[in-house]
Amino acid sequence: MPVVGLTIAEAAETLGLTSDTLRYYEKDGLLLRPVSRTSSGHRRYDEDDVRWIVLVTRLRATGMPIRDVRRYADLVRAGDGNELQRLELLQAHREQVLQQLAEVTSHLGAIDHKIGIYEDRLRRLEISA
Amino acid sequence: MPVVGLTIAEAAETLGLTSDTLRYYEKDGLLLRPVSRTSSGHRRYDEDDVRWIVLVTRLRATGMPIRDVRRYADLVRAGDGNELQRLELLQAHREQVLQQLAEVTSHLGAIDHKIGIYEDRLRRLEISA
DNA sequence: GTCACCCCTGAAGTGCGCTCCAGGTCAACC
DNA sequence: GGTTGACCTGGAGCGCACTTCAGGGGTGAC
Repeated sequence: MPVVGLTIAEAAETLGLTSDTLRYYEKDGLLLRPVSRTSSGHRRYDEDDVRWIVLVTRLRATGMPIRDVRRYADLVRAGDGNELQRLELLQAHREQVLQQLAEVTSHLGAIDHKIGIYEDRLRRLEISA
Repeated sequence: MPVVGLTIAEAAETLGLTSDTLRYYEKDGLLLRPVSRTSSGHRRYDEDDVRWIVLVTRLRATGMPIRDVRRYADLVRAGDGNELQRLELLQAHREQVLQQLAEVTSHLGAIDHKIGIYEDRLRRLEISA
């Protein structure tokens, strides 16, 4: 029996997640298929598993809700023929992310301005001290 | 008795929040002082209140946790003498936001790449159809 | 063979940030 | 003076995304 793939702890380490999160994602339908198991029932993550979960973490890290990641996984799992739906889902997400980036950037500008004011005030206090 | 300031509903409308959220922020110590009241106990938001809450929404919209907003409000409420602490809090937040922006942007790049692949695939299907 | 360690499951718990609810007050309008 | 509607309070409830727990294997090192 060849040793193939990563244990859950190794996969978690590789992906920057916890083992608990990996089990949770699997149970919640975010993976394309159940992760394969050793004879004793322990999970083994192969390259495809890891590649897919990297995508999942990217979607999550850009703010896609779990339920949308699951919808995307459902589409991919369904196989060929729904590429347009997948594309639309990703494009909609992209628009959301861009809007979010613009909003955060603009708010950050205002906060930066406030930081500048404090810096000035403190510089002046320093000089007059 | 002059009519001064906005009702909670008006303030909520102006700020893009709900009345419930405004009450919650006040109860949770995010405001600099209790909002003033009419003789019948209804809140009235003046310009200073609104200005402060705009800042709160900016901090929140850039991902600052409620508890940190409260810490910042505590510092401002304490008055002069802690400008350095306020500055440090804002600067730390700024760094977090920049890091977050960079991370999201990078993940978005990978997602864009995937979108490009689907677009190509669909274009080819269209042509061959 | 026993100890330590990693893994398994289903289910309950947690932290965050609101959001909703019940029951009540008040002012204005018909 | 009755009804409407905006507001009040304390407290419960909710959705999300995990995280922890209880109870139970399997396996390799000594």
